[in-house]
Amino acid sequence: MKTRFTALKGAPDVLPPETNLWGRIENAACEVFAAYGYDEIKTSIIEPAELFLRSIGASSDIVAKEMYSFTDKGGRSVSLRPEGTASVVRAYVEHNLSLRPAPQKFFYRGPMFRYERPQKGRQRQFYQIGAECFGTAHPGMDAELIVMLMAFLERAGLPALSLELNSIGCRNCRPAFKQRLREFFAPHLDGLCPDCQRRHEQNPLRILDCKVERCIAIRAGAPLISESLCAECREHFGALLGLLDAMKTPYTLNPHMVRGLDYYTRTVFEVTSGQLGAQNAVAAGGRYDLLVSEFGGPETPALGFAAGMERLSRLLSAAESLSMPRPEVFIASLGREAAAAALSTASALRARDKRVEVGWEGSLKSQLRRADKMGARYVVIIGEDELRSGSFKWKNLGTGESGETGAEEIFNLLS
RNA sequence: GUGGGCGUAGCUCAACUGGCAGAGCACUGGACUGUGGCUCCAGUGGUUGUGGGUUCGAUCCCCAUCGCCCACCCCA
Repeated sequence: MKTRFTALKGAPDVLPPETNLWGRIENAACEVFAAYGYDEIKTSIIEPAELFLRSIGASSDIVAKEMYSFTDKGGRSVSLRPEGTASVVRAYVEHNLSLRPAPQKFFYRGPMFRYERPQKGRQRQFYQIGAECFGTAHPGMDAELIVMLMAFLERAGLPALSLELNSIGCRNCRPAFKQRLREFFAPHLDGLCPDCQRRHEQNPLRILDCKVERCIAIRAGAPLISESLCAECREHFGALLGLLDAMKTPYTLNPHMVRGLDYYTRTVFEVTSGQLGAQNAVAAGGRYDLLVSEFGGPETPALGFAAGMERLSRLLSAAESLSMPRPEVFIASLGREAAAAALSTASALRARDKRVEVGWEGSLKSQLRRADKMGARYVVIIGEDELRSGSFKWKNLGTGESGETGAEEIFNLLS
């Protein structure tokens, strides 16, 4: 009995030509990141479950209900990574990278896993490309990271996305703000949605983020974090805004943005597009000054972001229609004798990075038809006549122009 | 996890009130012995997502299940 397998729910294959688009996006990222001094770090996609629990936060939705966790054969509780930052921080601490000159800057790319119900722009296995920077608390680094992100998006072909910013304070000022929020919402508890009633205890900041209408109405008069920041946080955020202004990087302040991961401090930001449906975030990140020490490293301020490959790809493929790369030359070979000549001719062209296809079988007509369907620029015909004379017939499929060429001069076609 | 929509050929979709599963595109070949596109012809392709039920008979009605899509939630 034949069994037909299909990919797991929420783990779709990515096929050409879309994979070529992904390659372009990644190349844009690598180029831009390199100019900013970021080098690639590759970490395992499987980690101790505890790592994510301690960084993202046990009460976060990601950890509470979306992790792919299991016990391995050694009895260890492990998880597929739901995001990239925790692993990079782990590696930074594990390899004592704080002993290298600061700042240390890394980027990463690869699959992440969250057990969610798939929808437009949201999969269970999804790919992120992200960057992390360790070792400076200066707002200049916040600005640099954001400017780098925008430069990457622009080089990838995605200008004009909107950038939203906020500061959510630090361990000095946030607890007091949380308390003020609790006090503000306490009299309105009954009016809040069930989720927000739960958030009121666990993380009242998230009420600010809620999209339920009556919660939005209730929070209208809620205290703003921007008015509760300590002097240091206020100064940090102000300096960042000044730098972005100086760079003419447009942004919108969003005092209600809080982010879903517990480890953020001070700066948080999000890049969104209106064309993505409900899942509109293209990239997001922020500062996490406490996480390195939380993981047993020295107190090390740090920050980073991650961008979603599927969402970037979706935006780009909406803007341009994708097509398969076209061969420059299609070599039609006729008969057994021609195969060797076809292969060596193709190899010579390929050695010069020309994309070449060999039509190994079928009538000349069917090979020409295939060449045409692939969009080949030239067809070169190698059959008995050509083998005898040592001169290959060629044809330009766009113009219809044709001629003959010796095997050695074939490169002249492609100038 | 919750709600709604949808599952028929590789793709887009037909099939009357329950009565022989079809078309276009794509693919392969031919018309045209070794010259593509256009045209014409032919061929390949299906356990109608799966399993049950009702019925003389189910793509159609019922139940279950799986999958996809969209939204909630959450987030990249």
